[in-house]
Amino acid sequence: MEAIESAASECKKSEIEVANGERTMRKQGSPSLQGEPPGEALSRKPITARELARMLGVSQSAVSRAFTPGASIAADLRKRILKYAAEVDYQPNAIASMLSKSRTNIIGIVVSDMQNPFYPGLIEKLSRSLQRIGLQSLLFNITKGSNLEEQLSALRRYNVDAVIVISATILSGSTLSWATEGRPAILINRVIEDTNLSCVACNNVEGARALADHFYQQGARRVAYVAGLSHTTTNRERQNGFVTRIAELGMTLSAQIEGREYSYYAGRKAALEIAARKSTDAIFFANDILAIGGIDALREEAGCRVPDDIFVAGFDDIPMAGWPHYSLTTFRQPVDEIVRVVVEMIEGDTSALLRAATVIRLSGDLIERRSTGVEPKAR
Amino acid sequence: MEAIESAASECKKSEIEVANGERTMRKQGSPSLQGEPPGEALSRKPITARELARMLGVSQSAVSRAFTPGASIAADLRKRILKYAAEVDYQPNAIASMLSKSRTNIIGIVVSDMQNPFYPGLIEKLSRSLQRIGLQSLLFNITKGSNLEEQLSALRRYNVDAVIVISATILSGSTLSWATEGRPAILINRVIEDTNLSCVACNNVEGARALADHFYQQGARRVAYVAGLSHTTTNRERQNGFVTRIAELGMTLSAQIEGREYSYYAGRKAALEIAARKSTDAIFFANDILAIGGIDALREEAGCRVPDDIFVAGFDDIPMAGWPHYSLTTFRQPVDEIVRVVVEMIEGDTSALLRAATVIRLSGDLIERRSTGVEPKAR
DNA sequence: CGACCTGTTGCATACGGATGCAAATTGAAA
DNA sequence: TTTCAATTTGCATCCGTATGCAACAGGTCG
Repeated sequence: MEAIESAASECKKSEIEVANGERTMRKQGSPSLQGEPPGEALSRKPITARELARMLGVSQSAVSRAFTPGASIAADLRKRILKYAAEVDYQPNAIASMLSKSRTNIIGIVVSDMQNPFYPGLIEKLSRSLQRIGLQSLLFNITKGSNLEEQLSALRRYNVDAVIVISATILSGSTLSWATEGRPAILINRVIEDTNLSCVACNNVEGARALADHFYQQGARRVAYVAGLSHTTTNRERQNGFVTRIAELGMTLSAQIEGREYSYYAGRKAALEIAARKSTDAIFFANDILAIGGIDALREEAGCRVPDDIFVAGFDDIPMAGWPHYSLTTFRQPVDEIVRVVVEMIEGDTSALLRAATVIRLSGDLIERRSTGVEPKAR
Repeated sequence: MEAIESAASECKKSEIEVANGERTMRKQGSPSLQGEPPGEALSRKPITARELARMLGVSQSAVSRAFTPGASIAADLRKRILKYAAEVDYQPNAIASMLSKSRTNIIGIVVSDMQNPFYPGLIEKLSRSLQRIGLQSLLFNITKGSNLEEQLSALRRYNVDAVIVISATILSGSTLSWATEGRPAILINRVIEDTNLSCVACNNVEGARALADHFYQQGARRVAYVAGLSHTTTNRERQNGFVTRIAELGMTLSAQIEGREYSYYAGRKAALEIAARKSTDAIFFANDILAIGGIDALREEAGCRVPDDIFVAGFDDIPMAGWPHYSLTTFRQPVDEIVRVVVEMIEGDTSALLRAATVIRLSGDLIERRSTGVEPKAR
């Protein structure tokens, strides 16, 4: 439990007040450091395995083995070492361990867009799952436009054990291959042909078809598609799946808006274009953020009622899609499943990932909500 | 430019189809690897400085120096080494470098909540700024509840150069001190007394007061406060600043809702409680997500018009606050400035951070929008 | 009682670069 | 031409842990 700080307490530290670029600085002296529990020297440098070993009169190897599960060491010796290690607060230096084992326990996570709420959620779950099995996440936030190879060069030098790419956009296959050279790599929600990269993705075609079916069942006949980033695989699959299915059902594709980005404002803009033509019963947006922008624009600018005048559906099922105000029908990506599969792939024989690039498709769920005229069961 | 994949292409890879837990697997053989440009052996292990040196007939030290800015080495030798290194695709092994320099160039970023859109934005900017100066971000996504020390033990073993804590909640000062032991640590938007931790925060009191003033100017006299997590410093400061200022202005505090979380639904709930009493002109929510939930609930459940019947303001200025549908008056946190200051602190003499825990307060800006009856200039 | 096997332990070295120090080279000053 | 300083370069060693190998201990079996 965290201590509740007194609400009335004034800030006692001297502060650096900054206002509009001007700043006045004052610093406070360092608070006294309390000594280590076992009266050890309060040097800032952590203790090493050798020192620990010498103190105990054993070899450094023994210490190493004590911390290595399955190593050849007597149970009582191990216990003695671990106990003493805990007392003097010794922990094996991960860096040194990486060097000798040539395994870092670090997974590189390449991201390019944290604005779409779908990604932070995914990253959060992913990094937590990885942590749970002792892997850390090194974040590579790449910026569109500037030199990608330069941005990813660190990815190579840091010897990450594997790379997970969450960026739906950017990054050509060749750049990625270069960056991950010799390392297992997994793309999430992105499929690249002709590389030795594995992919885990939602079955976008299935989802798009399910939404087309749903529109049909709800009575829509003239439907529109609003693209995200046109050339991304996710967009293409959703688009193809949707367009194909509505053709099968004999529905009319009343409009199809090309997209330059997955964003709220792009959704608004597309929705207004479609509404202006007054020939559409239902719009399928390539993802939820677009759809949410679309709903707002339809209701507030186009004067349409959703769902009374027009249906709207998205894709992903981000938290906002469930908000009562939007209550957006969407196709839920199986985030937990995606995370599970990715972690399994990494946990398993990683070298196998290199030998055979695997593509895994996961099924999602159609989530019916008010934006297509369905009264949802719960929030 | 990225190649545009043909929209009609079928997925040619064999796939692992997964539906509802059942899966069928087939793998494809690995694509042929093209050899390295300079005809080097296509072994997966990267070349080392020693090998490179031997090939060039120089010492390993020379190679190391060629890659070390400011090292004592002749310009032409350096050029020759770098040129050849580029040819054989040599890059210094970061792990080995860490071990000998005892500097990792890795910054630990501790987060606990990526749901609030404010944080992903901050993390994104932060990690990009760090990358720009050659620092990588190791993400520690801590989970409420479970053993924090265990979750943060990696933070110690990985010898990160510094720690940035973005979690507004969780984490007692003592746990943090333990985790960052001997390392510079910077808290963002959180002030902890009596530790050697530095803090960079928005001037919450100033912001809350500004919003109180704004309410007053707009004609509100009976105002309410909706707390986020009650015991967090951000909440306390905003609450105190606001309550104090409205007292100074002679306004009435018509309601004050305690909070258990910073979330959309908490905002809805609080708004409904306040609306039920029908005695409030304006509500200040501890952050934007709460406020946005509040607006939705007021409009859709309580039947109030915002801003006609009641004003609403938030804090942070997340992207959604600017959306036309919400057009939320809020106090913008100086994110860029925060990032700049944090990076400067880390870039500068980091050991100074340890000696003197510094607190920096940055000013934000009042953003007036329609939720308090102001017509904003632009989107 | 000796050969043998299993289970422990320590020794020595590897992992890949960084760096203090001394040797070597160059240039300049005397 | 000689001497001294400045600049380069290489050698050796260190960073802290992991691990192959040999040595050794204790116990079993014949």
